[in-house]
Amino acid sequence: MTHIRAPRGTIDVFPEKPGVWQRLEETVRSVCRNAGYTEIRTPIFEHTELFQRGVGESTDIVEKEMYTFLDKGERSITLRPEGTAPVVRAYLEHKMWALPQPVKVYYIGPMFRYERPQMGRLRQHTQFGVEALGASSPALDAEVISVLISVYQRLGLEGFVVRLNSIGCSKCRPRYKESLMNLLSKHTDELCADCRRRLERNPLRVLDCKNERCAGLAKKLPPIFDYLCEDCSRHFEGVTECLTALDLIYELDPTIVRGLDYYTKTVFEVIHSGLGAQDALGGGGRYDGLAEELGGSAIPGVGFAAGIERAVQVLQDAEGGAIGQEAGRVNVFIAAMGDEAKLQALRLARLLREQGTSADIDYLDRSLRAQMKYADKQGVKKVVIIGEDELKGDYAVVRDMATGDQAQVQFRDLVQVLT
RNA sequence: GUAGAUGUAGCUCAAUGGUAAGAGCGCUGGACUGUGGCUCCAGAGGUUGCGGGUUCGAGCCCCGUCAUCUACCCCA
Repeated sequence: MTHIRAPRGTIDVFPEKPGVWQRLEETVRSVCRNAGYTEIRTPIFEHTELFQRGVGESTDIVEKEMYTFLDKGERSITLRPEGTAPVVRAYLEHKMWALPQPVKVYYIGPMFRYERPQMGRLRQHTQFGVEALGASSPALDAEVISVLISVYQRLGLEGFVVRLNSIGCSKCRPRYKESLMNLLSKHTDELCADCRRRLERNPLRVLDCKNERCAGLAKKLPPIFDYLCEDCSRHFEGVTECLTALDLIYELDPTIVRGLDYYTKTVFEVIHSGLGAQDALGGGGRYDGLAEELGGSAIPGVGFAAGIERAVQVLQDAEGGAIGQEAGRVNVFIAAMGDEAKLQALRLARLLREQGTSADIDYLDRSLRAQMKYADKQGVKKVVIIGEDELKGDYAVVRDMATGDQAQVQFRDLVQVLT
């Protein structure tokens, strides 16, 4: 019999790590709550069509990375590869336009993409994100960015960089694309094979190609700022104005274009050099056309998604893994010798737990010495010792593990002394 | 989908094609009959990822496969 292992590209998060995960999740919840975002939980699977229409038929995600299957009712179902389309679907489905606008929500949960695993890339990974729907103010774009930054700042994370760009809207982007195509088609022989393909489908992607010659060529291309329409241009200025007012530092980066079709106007990424080739901690932008694409009316929206595993990695690297330990699993260990004393220990443990003190006992019939050793390794603060003498005298010995001080305590006073 | 590297004990790693695959850490027990940390001793723990092949003989060489890591691609 061969062992069953976790599927490729998945991980177990166990003993050392949950502490970091919990801290991260609590920070996300707290920061979001303070900014007026409430939690939304959407299904982990959706109709495949949601992502085909929302994320875009020609994107890599939809084209080759989705976990799609037919359920027993012959419906095409897909494990969600991202969080924005489901949230917009929920907004439309529950007619949240009838609520006071904007509707601001956050989520934390697993996403699935069938990719080759590598550093910072899994087939199941966890994202936290926010979506703010129903307002097109540039101040909201800035708020979303500031929420993401606040999460990292509250965690004490350093060394991340915010990159910002605008990719225009359905009015002005086509003009830019067209001129890129015109300019680049004169140099097709200098482009890499991938970019030659991109030229037809989405010339914007040539801008963020890592190939040296392509990148060199991309530098000579006019920035999109020259092509933005009046509306997009003003919006972008508004965003930068707000970010400056918030004292947030960012870099303008015309090469960030994002790989999902729904983005309009503002796009941004937060990157960190400690992550390897997949250097984005998180990213997002505005998606004013998405609701319409999903059959709703024109509802503007802006949001981000960020990777929990990547943040955990950076945090652990920075803090040497020390934060991983959940300090002292329990406060009190009850060491007992003899059957009668073990029953007493069992009762006492339950009593302490009910009073809010964590407590544990031995389940391996170990010697007192071994029980002490175990208690020490668990990092408990106090050990209660119960043996025949104690039972006779109706007391227990309480030992302080840090100082080594011991005292006899009457059974009826035990709970009070230990809580 | 492509490329390179790597798979030996729970972990980190040894072992020229040649005996019965070892060490450190960790785990369990003992020295210390009812008291942790230090020290010493002992024990448990392996289908050398899996399947073929070459060879008198394979952990080591060859082929395949699976997995991990890294990179391309793309993204969180």
